Amino acid sequence: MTRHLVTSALPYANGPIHFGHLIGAYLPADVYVRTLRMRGEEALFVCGADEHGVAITLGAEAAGTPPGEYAAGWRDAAKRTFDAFGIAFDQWSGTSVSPRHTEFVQSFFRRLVANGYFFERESEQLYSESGGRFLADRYVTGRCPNCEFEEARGDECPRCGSWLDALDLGDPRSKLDGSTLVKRSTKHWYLDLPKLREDHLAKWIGDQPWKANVKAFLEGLLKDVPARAMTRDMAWGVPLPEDVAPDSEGKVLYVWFDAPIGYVSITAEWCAANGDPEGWRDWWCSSDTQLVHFIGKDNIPFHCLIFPGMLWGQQDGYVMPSAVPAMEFYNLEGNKFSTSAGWSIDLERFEQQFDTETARFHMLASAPETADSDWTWEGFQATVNSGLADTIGNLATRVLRFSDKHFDGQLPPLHPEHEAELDALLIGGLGEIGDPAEHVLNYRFRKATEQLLANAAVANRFIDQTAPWGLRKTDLERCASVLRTASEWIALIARWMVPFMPHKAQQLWQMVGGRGEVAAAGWPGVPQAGAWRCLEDGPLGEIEGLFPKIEDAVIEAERERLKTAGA
RNA sequence: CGCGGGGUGGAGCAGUCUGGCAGCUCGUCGGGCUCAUAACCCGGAGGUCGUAGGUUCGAAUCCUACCCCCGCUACCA
Repeated sequence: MTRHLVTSALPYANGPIHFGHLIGAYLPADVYVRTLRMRGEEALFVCGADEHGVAITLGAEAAGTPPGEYAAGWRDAAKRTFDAFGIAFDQWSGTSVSPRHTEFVQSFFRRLVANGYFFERESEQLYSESGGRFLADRYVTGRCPNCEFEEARGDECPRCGSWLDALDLGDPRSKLDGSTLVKRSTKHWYLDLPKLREDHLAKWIGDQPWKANVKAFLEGLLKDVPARAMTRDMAWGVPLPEDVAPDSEGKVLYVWFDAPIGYVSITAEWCAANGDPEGWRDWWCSSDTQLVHFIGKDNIPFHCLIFPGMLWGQQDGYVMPSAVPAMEFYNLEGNKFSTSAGWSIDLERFEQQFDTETARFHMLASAPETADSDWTWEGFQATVNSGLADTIGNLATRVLRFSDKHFDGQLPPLHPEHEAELDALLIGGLGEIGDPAEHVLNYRFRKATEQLLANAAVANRFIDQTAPWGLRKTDLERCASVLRTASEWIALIARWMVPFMPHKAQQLWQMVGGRGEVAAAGWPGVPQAGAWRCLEDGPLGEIEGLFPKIEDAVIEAERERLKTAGA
């Protein structure tokens, strides 16, 4: 029996979460997991903050707090945002606090060493005596050896465009404090990617059913992939295990090595919390597992090349990812999200003023699936007003208020002689009805939202054609059958809505008189005539506008705010 | 010759891999309905698919050249 292990890219604990992150790796995963569960499949959804690395250390220093506390602050902030947007991880943690993380990371390292996929090498690197540490290329500046430009970066010269090695820079200086850097020799452990490529990765990537451009990109990368140093000289991180790496005092594993292993340690954390400390193996080392990593496109090399290499190199039965859905970038009104430049949306304010579930729906409807796309305030307004309020919200009120008024607040009864005819009209006679889940499972979230709305639009046509307001005066029984049928369809819509807008779905379910949790009603798929109704007779719930419209003035104010802040 | 993504009715996009009447949502115009969140339903207008050339019976789709826009530097997928 297939089990689904779903991960979202671990957000780096060095800043706030914005819409770009949400639609990039978290919302799609959440919708995917909720869809699987509605269909009765087993799924586990894990995530946590990525908390090691130089940037965290520097951020912590600037903030004057220990790195652990600094990371915890961002970890909690991220979790608040995820909670507000209904991203329901089964387990949320962080790489500096997950109980067995160090153990797992060291174990991965050990096995890779034992299997011959790591080698040691001494090399010179730039050392900051004032800071007491080696500096990564991005923190180094100096004179370009080609064009003499004084402000060349550690990896590239912005003036002449040539690619550089930081060690070739003249007068290398620290970007952090401007001090002069010296060359110092240090030993590092390199992950032997060329060997992994020969032994398995080249063939594996060739066999994947990924998009052509992704494969072309990876094959290009793989062609001359170098061995990569997976260790760093610093104190914050997972230390190398002394038993296989003697003399590694003061060295930790590179954050990019330790982060993806967080998926494993966080899985173990969940298993332990559920009374089965060794249960992680059933998830990670079983051929029944479908491992899916949701990520942003910038993460492709790590999730499609390096981490699979690490997994396979364990030679311990680990599964390989079966899919790596990668979103492109999501911008804000045409420009990158930028907190420092004020080009952003304050999420706390957003949560107070708007509905986070309609925001989920809009992000999914405009998701950067095939190309970069944008959050635009006008687009959000159109989705809410024209898509959700007019199509679904209004459908509910027009049907339910009618029943409420003329059938005493009860769900009107279906008269059996009308069933076949009404089903024939509703299902297939008024437009294509599709299963949104089919698109979700193919990672086509835009299509899924379109299909949901299209399924709802069918009911509006149904009401129009059957005109219950006329039947009320001429044929009350048929009028009841029509309203009951439309109500049943609304219940169906509520069930289809669950993965996208769980609370709104529950609200709609209760409005139409559904009992208990809508999620428990299961996934309806495509309804079949005569076998799709699910409501019991009884009273309707309280009828209210499910999706309040967003006024032009509100949208204008948001755009104005953005303009002012961004200026 | 740095790399990558993109240019399809007013707006936003799908379609390009695998050539075959140019499609969707919004907006707009006209009609219908009156149950409903001034909502719903039906119909219409609007595109030389960035430009030029080529292959082909046939090109948005394949080939060649060129033009334009956006990322690749920053707390930032």
